[in-house]
Amino acid sequence: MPTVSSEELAAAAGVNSAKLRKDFSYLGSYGTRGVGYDVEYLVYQISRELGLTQDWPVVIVGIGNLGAALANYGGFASRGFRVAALIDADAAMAGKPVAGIPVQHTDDLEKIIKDNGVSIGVIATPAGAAQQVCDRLVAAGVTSILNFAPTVLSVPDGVDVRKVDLSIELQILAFHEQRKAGEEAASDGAGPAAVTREESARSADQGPDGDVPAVMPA
Amino acid sequence: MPTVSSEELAAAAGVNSAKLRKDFSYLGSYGTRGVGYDVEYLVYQISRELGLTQDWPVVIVGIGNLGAALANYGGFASRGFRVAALIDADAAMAGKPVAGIPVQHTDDLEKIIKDNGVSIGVIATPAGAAQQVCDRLVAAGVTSILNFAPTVLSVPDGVDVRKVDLSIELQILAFHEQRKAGEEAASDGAGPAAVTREESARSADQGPDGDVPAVMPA
DNA sequence: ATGTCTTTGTGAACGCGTGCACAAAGATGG
DNA sequence: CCATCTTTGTGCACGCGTTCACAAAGACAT
Repeated sequence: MPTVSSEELAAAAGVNSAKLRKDFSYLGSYGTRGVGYDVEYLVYQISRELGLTQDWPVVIVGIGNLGAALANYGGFASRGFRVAALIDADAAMAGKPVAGIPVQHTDDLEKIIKDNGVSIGVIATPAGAAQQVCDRLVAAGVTSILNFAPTVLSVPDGVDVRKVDLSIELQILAFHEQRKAGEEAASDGAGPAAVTREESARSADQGPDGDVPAVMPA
Repeated sequence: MPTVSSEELAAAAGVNSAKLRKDFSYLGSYGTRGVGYDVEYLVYQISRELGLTQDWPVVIVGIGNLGAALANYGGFASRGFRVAALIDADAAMAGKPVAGIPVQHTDDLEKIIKDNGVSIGVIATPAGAAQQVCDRLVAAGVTSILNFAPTVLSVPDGVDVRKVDLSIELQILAFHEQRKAGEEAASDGAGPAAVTREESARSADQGPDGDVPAVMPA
C-alpha cells in the first residue's frame, strides 16, 4: 500500500507538517501512526471534500474574448466543472459554436438554467450588463456567481459572489516592481513612507493570496 | 479644503477606522487632528505609493482568446498600465491588429522588451510554451510576470511571478455550493468531516482573498 | 509477547494582526 | 489667550491561526 508521511507532503508543499496533519484531521481522514497516509484514500477524501468528484454544470454569460477564453479553458473539466451552456445577448452569435458548444441567446437564460440544474454562473459581459444578468441568474436559481465584469454586484443573502479583477494582479506586480526600483534610492534613509519591504518567506509563492492587505500593501 | 475623516472612510469601505488610520500612518500621510485627511493630498499619496502615477508598459505574450481579452480589457489604462506590445508565436498573426495594437512575432521579443523598457510581462500562452517564454522574458530584463498558463513557472531570485488560475475561483464557489447543499443533510450530526461553515462577517466580500487556506478550506 | 521505532493527532505556547481606548494635537469660538 | 471640541496617531490587550512538542498508537522485528 503506497503511503506518504505528513513530513514528506509538507516538504513538497512548502508548509508546516503539523498544520498539514491538523488540517487533515478536520477532514476525518485517518492516517496510520508509524506509517503515514494511504495515498489513494487520501486523494479520494480530499477530492470528495473539495467537490472534485461531483459534476458542476456551469453557464458562461457573455461570449466575447473572455467568455470564449473561459469556454476553451482546459482546466475546468479536470476539476469537476462542465460548461453546460454559453449565453450571449448578440442574436447573431446564436447557434455558432464556441469551443464546440453552440451559443444560445439570452432570452432562453431561465430555461437553460433550469433544464440543466445549474447553480453556478460565470459573468463575462461588459460592465453595463453585469448586474442585469446577475439578477436574472439569481432569479432563475443560481446561487454562486463568478464575476469578471468590473462591477461590484449586489445579490440577496445566500448567494455567493466572487469578483475577479484581472488588473489587480498586475497592480500588485507593479507595486512590488516599484519597490524594487525605489530600494536603492530609499537606502539613504531619508524621506517619509519608507516602508520596509520584507522578502516573502516562501520564494515559490505564486498564489493570489493576501500579499497585499485590503487598504495598504505590506 | 475638502477633507474626510477616518471614520467616514472606514464606514464607506467597511473596515475598522483604527486600522485605516494605522495603515495611513505607515504611508507617512499626515492627517490633521480635529479635521481629517485632505482628500486631494490623500488621493495623490496613495496613488503614488501604489504606483498609479507611474506609466507601466506591459507586454502580453500569447494572443489567443485570453490574450485578446486582456488586450481589450479597459481597466488597465486607468491604473497606469499601457499595453506596449502584443506578441505571438503564430507568424500568420503578425501585423494583424488586436485592440488596435499590431501583433508582433516572438522572434522580436527581446528587442521589443528593450526598446520599450518593459519590466512587466503577461503570459497567456498554452501551458507548454509558458516556461520557455518566461525564460526569454526574464533574460530580456523582465522582472515581474503575470502567468495565466496552468503551469508553475520557475524563475531566478529577484523575479516576481503571480499565477492566475481561472478555475480556482470556480473551485471556491463550488466548495461553498457543496456546503450549502450538504447543510441540511449534515444537520443530523452524524458522519465525519462535519466541518462547520461560518458565515463571512463581511457579506460584501467579493475579493480573491484568503477565504480558503492553502491546504484546507475554512 | 514484548520492545523499539516511526508517525500521527493534539494540547499548549507563541506570534501577529486587529480593534479598543485614550492621550496628544490642532482647529474653532468666545 | 484660553477653553472646548473634534479627530488623529498609537500603546495595549484580545483573539486567532500557526507552530512546537509530546503522548498515544500502531507497525515491525526479535
